[in-house]
Amino acid sequence: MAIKILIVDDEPNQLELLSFNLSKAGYEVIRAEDGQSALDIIEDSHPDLVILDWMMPYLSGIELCRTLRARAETRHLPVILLSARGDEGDRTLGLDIGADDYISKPFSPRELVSRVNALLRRSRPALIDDVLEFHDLVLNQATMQITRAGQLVALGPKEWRLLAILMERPGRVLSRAQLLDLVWGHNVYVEERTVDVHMSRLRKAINQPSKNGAVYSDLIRTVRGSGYALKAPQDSD
Amino acid sequence: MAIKILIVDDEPNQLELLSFNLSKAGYEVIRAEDGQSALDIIEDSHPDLVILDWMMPYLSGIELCRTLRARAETRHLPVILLSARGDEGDRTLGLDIGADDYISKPFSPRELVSRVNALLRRSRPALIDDVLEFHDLVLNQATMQITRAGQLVALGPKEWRLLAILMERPGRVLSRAQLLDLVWGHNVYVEERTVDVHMSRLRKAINQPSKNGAVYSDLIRTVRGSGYALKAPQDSD
DNA sequence: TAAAACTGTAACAAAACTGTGGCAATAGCT
DNA sequence: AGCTATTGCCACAGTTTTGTTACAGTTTTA
Repeated sequence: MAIKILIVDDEPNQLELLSFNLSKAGYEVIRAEDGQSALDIIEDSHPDLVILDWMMPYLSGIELCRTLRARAETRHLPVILLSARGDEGDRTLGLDIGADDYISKPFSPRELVSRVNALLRRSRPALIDDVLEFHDLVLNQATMQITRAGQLVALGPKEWRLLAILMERPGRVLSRAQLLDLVWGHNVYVEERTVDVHMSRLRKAINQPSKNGAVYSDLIRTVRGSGYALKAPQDSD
Repeated sequence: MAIKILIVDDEPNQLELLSFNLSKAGYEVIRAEDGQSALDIIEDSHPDLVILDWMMPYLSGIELCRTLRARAETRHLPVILLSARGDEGDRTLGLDIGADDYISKPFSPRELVSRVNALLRRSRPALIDDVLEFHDLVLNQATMQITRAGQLVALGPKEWRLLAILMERPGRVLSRAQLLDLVWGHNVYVEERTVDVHMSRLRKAINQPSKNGAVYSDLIRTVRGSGYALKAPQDSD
């Protein structure tokens, strides 16, 4: 699945320029010409990153950014602000408002792509990196293999995704509803309890990788009343 | 616990300037004058973020950055590169190598601090976002964990919400009716006295976090005839 | 000073929540 | 088609959490 980037800019030329460069870098580009339609698009297309022009009619980049940060579902959506001037006041304002990065026009295509890559690597490592690591767990997306302490672990597709999603956000608690959304997809109806069942299967799989009698600690934390998470390093049992 | 930032620069003036500004912004600053000692320091001080000068004798910023990225323990350590020139080639090279951000000299103190904040926000959301603090209590909404003086505290869902709501309004007195509304929801009927019981459970949980025999002071204030609040900092018992 | 009003908390039963074996339906592969 | 792995759901058991009540200790009021 290609990485989706939403570009929001009211100026067609600019939109075209950005779009061209990002497509060339292998990203799937979605466009919006104003803040309001950007919100709609975000809601149903779930882009992985948003590039926002600072100045826009109706809903400015800043306001849109604020709006995104205020909503729980988009609070962690990576945002890059674009500005005409390299004005330093603007820049710090943008970052302080919650944008993750800031690029001033004119920008070089290479810088654009580099910044997008850097931001994605940090916020959604699974999208850029081939391997995710957590404790002695290594998930390799290129070879689709998972090892625990070097031992290969076999997982079904759903458990794989479940684990990948948890490893992308180590320690963060995800509700059953969020997991359903992330693992199963937005418009699929399955019981929330089904998440429990898969979590149980996942646990069984990664906690006794086989062969040597070694027993592994449970890396998954159940948060009663809320959901599941990976155990943060300092967690005991 | 303060956020630790390691600054690596071979030029004393520069080091001083950075150090001054970051300290003023409330960060704990550690310094290193060359790449090699930076590695040692990282190993035993575990800084939360590193600011690297591009040009340095022995082990350059780039090489150090590469080294950090190659090691599993430091792979995700946030790194900001500092460069004398605003050369765009440098910039993209830096980002592609795995630095998370790039600042060119001369920089303004505000920009420096904004970028540090932004990077911390996106790399360790727990440190900036989603965290409520009060005295030595830290409530992390992302991982749903609470610590008192660093010790993990276990709470049931109701106690969790109760504490979160109090911590959102430190010192403010909330009536039982208000608490019922905020914690239980608008149209639920439970006895007001039930709040007392949960408050008692909450107190028990956070006032003796266990393990070491340390006894903690009661952070909750009962306001006779009115309700409950967190103790304002200067409150005695 | 006694009565009334409040609050703290142990105890307990009910309710809510989670873990998991088992099963039938599906999907995937040969 | 035949066979196996995966999936989703249910049901039951084991835990944890929750809401009340009762009673004891304090503070305020009359």
